Amino acid sequence: MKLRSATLMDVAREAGVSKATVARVLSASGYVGEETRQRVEAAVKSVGYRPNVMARGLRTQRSLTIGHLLIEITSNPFFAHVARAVEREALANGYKTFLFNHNKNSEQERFGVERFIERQVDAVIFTYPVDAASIAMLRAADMPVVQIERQRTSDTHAVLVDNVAGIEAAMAHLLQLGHRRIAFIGGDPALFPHPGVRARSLEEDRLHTYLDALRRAGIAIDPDLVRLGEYVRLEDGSDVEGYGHAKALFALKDRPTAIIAGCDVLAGGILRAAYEAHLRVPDDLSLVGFDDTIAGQLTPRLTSVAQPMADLGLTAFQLALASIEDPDIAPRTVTLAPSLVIRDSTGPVPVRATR
Amino acid sequence: MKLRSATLMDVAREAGVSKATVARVLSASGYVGEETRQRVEAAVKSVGYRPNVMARGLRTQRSLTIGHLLIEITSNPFFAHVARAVEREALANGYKTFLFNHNKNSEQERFGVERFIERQVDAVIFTYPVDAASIAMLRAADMPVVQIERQRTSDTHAVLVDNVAGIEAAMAHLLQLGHRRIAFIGGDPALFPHPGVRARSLEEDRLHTYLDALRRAGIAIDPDLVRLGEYVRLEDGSDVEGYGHAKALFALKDRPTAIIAGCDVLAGGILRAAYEAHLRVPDDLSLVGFDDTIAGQLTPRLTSVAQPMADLGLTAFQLALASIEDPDIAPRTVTLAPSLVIRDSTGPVPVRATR
DNA sequence: TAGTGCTGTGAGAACGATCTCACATGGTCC
DNA sequence: GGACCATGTGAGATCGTTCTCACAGCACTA
Repeated sequence: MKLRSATLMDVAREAGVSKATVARVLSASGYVGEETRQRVEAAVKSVGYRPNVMARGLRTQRSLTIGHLLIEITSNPFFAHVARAVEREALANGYKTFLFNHNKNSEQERFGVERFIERQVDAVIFTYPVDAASIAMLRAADMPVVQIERQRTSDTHAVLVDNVAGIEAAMAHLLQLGHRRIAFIGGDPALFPHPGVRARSLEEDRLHTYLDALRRAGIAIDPDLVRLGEYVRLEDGSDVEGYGHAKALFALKDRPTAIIAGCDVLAGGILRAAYEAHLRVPDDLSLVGFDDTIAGQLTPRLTSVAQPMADLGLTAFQLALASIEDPDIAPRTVTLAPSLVIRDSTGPVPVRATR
Repeated sequence: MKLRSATLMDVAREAGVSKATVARVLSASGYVGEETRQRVEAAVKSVGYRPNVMARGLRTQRSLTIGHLLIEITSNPFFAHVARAVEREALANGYKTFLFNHNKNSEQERFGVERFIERQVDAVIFTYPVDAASIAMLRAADMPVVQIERQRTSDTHAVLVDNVAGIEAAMAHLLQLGHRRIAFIGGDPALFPHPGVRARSLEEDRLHTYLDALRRAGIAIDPDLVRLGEYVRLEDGSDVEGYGHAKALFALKDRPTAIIAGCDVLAGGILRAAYEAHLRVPDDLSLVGFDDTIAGQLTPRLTSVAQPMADLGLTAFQLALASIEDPDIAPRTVTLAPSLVIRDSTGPVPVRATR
């Protein structure tokens, strides 16, 4: 026997007016006499009225909820931070977010999209999408879609990070410290779906920026120093991938003096490999992370390319909201700048470095 | 001009039957002729019908949503894992979860509870509550409440972890390795609200188990080795707290040979302090973490008391569901067992150890 | 005086489901 | 042959909002 909480009708009865008048007071629209307004406001307080969002949603066709589909919130603090930023901005605008983890699996993604449609979310944010079909499905239901860190398709918004600038800053930092044997551990573009788009992916941006920087510095490219992988690992964690790649790098007869890692979690695995190989960081090896999530918690604290996670989430929600309010708005791409945070894991190239 | 997606009525028209018949087919209840059933099923497919959860919820007074109120999902992977476990079990039962972060702030908690009530969630799970008033508010609205890791009040469920067993296992492990100067860094019971309950808190359980173990081993208790703090730090991260406590411990003239840390993140800070103090782990210092979240990602990989995070979430949801289905069910307390995972951060007491 | 506009209010129709009731059939039992 | 039950279907109320429309009073204008 669930107690029914107070409804609009209860307020109306209490105040001796009609539902319509109460609605007008609550939405602050239309004409309401001053004395009536006060009576209604008193009644709202006295019966403890709280609007029923489901009923409102049924009528207005707005759930005041947005869906956020991401890879897996437990796999990398990056996702948790972005999700939190979206949520924060959503709350500030009267919205709630529904999270869904797709684990890079297109069936799970599809399943999530269906849950979102059922629950009539007003827009969907992806960090990141797997399959163009799920975006198409949402667009067919006329839902605004915002992609974080993925190039947009013709009718979705996108919030990007300037990965070129990020890697350039990292490379400039290392080159300036005298490093020439710089390894790059990143994501394999082939393993990352960029649904429905032929533009350069973030993985390609990062890789090419690394290669260009070497070229400009007159350093020959050594394919042994370029390691590409999954990098958002679900079964065993990205650190395992970093560990494996680092082991291989340290086994080279001319091992790198510096490494740029695709994310901080991955860098954590590199630190473990360095420890086991008795390489001191930064004395024997410099290490730059990416994301700036756990960089400050590792030992030594990591120099890392900081992603503007808070802005990423905020902007994504703002774009979603703009499209909710005006569905015909033109698709937009917003690019945000990363910044290099220098800590204790990078230092001058060791003098005794080979070559 | 938002496209209306197909409704029950559309299906009924398409199949040439009434809404009631379609409803019967979909809910598989009541009598429906075989031929009619097939016509309806075909119509459902052909119009692409998807039930509208808001409309259903309005009628049934069930939102098929539960609220999960936690401290802050970005502050410790523990929260993300528990939230994920709740979500997984919820999904398996046709539910979705709404997350809310209260940041240990009772106003924010209250705000979250109000959002939950507005959206008519069917139950609320706390990891952890701050204020007894918000629980009372939910109970007044007849919502089932489940508390994770907090003693239950008279009309809520609780899922606990046997912290006594956890600390006992850690202590037994260290004592067996020959350690006698064992420090304890944990949460200060005074800083942790256990709303409306006078029973021993998890912080007290851990502390007293540590003290008892020492006593039983005939080791005098040294207050210098007991450090209590906030331990879920929001501004600067729990690792900072671990770092500070560890610095102080290392400055003692008779420093500990082993430390038990209240959580893995905190242990990360201890590792940094050890590194700076040129103490090798585990050669000079043994370290045991708690939670087993990032333990495997740190260097060296941490011995840690693993919390059954998946079970915690699963059980919490099951209790919530039981109360949703039968509101008059008796409140239950379920206690789950932790387990000690031994890795590379614990070793024999150093022979040159003082005293 | 009739028309026009502003202010203030209420009746009642949506929104899309669920669910109670009523009402057909046709067969079985006494 | 009437009572009873199992089967199959539809009409329409209901959940708690929002929102359109109608209308009443009053002041002002032409």
